Amino acid sequence: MSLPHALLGLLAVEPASGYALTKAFDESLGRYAWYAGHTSIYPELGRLAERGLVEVTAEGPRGSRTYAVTDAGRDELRSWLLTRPSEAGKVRNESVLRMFLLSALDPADARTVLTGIAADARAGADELRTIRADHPGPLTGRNGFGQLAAEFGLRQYEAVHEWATWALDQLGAQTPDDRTDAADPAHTF
Amino acid sequence: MSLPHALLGLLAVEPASGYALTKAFDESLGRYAWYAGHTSIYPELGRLAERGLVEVTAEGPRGSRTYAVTDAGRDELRSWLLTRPSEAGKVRNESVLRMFLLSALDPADARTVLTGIAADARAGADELRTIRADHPGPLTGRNGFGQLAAEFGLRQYEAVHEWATWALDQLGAQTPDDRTDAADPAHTF
DNA sequence: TTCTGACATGTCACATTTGACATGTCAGAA
DNA sequence: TTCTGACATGTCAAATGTGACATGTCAGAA
Repeated sequence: MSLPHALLGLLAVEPASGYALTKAFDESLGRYAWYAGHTSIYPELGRLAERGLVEVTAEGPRGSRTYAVTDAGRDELRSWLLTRPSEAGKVRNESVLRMFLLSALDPADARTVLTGIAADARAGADELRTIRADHPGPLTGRNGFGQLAAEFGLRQYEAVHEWATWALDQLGAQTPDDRTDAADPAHTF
Repeated sequence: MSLPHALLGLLAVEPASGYALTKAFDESLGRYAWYAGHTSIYPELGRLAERGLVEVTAEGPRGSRTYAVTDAGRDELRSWLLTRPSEAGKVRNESVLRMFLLSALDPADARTVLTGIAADARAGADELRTIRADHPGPLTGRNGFGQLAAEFGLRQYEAVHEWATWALDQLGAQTPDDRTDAADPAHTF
């Protein structure tokens, strides 16, 4: 279970409320790495506080509580990150599952789905390129997650696009949607 | 919950026993898309059989039962795959989580971990290139998952390697060994 | 002033997953 | 023959996660 370490990691960068953490999961972290809803986050913060890994450092308006990681929490996070796990962690990713299950469809259906995947990947990559251009910043600290996520996500989308293109090629198909804007430099992979 | 569809997808390609499905999850599917252990798979096969989406078509030695997808199951799978979900599915990937949490470490530690990630990614890519060279095959049918997984995984590893290289570059040219300024890790940000 | 939407935290029943435990078969090697 | 390891399936308690429901604050717009 990685949720406590995800929370520790976010709080190690900057103290935050449960609400702010929930937004971080929705935006950067949860999109590529580890999703969690507020109904898991709030109870887990309580458990981390009981274990002395985080503490409430401030209370604000609307009952908000700001949590910060303690020294013990920082030690726990650091040792978790520096210990390389022997086995690869379990993966759950519905999008990727859908991609793999294509081999169970007949080629016509597979082509339809692959075309959609390629288009989505291109759109996702374009979006992240825009975000990257608008938000430069340092790799560590409060911008770190966003930067790492954007750069990782961009390469991820590009890889998916290349993969989908390869798969379509294997199926002996053209990708009509995908070729219409091929001349636009902003859309060139 | 995607497990039933994952099973349907595997069985749509080729009838298999619970044991064989478990191995498929351990090998191709579970490495990149969706992990499940035998303790989820066997009960889920029972539920799918109750719903008439799969059926037992043969019984073999050691009590093994071969399941095959029914017409109803094939319909269910096809409509699931052809319906594009409005929201991106929830992602759980401990490896990626570890990458993102790097921004909570001081640069020296981050560099150590990133170097390991880059090395792992390179090794993974090399391994898959070897596998690909040794096992050519068609995209659909019983080899489909393996082919899709290998090609996807290869691009994934390459993307991770590029990303880790980019991140190391962002952290500066300094190597961990070169580092002489002993800043307190807890107060780096 | 009233309303809307973001802020902010929580509980609880239900579903799902995990890890430990359990059982037994069969082929091939020592 | 005995032993080992892969084959093959299962249960069950405990841990976790999900979605629905619940409550209330505060700022700014209409």
